[in-house]
Amino acid sequence: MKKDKKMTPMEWEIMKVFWKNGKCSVRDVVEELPNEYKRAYTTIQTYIERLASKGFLSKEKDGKINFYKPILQEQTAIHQETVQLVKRVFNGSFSHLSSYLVKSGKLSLHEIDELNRLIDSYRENNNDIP
Amino acid sequence: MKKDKKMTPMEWEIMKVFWKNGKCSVRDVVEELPNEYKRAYTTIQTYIERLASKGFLSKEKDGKINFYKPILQEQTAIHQETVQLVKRVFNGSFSHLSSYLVKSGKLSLHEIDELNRLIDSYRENNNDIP
DNA sequence: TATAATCTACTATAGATGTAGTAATTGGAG
DNA sequence: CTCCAATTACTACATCTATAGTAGATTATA
Repeated sequence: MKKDKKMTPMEWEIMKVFWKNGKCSVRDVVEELPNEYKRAYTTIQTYIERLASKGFLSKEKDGKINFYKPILQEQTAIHQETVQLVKRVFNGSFSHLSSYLVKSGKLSLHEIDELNRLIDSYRENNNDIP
Repeated sequence: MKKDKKMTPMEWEIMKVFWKNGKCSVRDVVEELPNEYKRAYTTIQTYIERLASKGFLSKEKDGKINFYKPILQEQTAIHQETVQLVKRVFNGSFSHLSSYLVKSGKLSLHEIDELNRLIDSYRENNNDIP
């Protein structure tokens, strides 16, 4: 139904502010953005307007000020991005991605332990998955 | 040093042909592309030229025909894409991504088992990772 | 050798993205 | 009520992306 428009890194950064803080004005976002993403006020305004017209943010006026709220959920966005990566890069296979991760040397022993524990508890509670 | 230019989904699809087949002409690529990615001959030509000018492909003429070869390695590309996703979406943490994967319900029990085995063998051979 | 098919080089154009300036408006300070 | 600082709405523009057409060169063929 809805075509799933892509977000650029800058748009992601802006959405993160909304996911963290909920309803925000342009000014709020300008102030919350980390240093690498500082831009002119009107630049941020443009990004936010575009996000709103993509349907990712809602817009409502309170006095003279526009406030925006996230419509797109963080979890949904994360999921979509991951699915896209997996499709594009790992031939649609999530398990390719996971084994890549393990082999990549990007996880510490500690993290691998955690992953193991996670897998175990996941298996215990979900003997019904595919 | 080199700025790491992003590839679009279509560009990925074309690079895949090169990674699979090595040296190819435009015609070769046109014929190898899966159905969802069929485009006009000259469209593919344009994409390939762009990939070459981004430095991802090399170009050499053989008779009247241009042949291109992959310069960018598949493993490098996969790695870069994954790193970018992790940065953007998982706050730079690979272990966030892995636990997301396990929790996402996208892996079958069988795949989880495989992952577990992978982790085990990985741990045995690498008691020296961070 | 004239012709058809193929290929390259070049051009085109609409839409998205990155970035920001300017003009107009308005709520709040005095 | 007037003026200002902040804010919005609108405009701008260069670059990148998606897509493809056309003109001219070249090769194979009849």
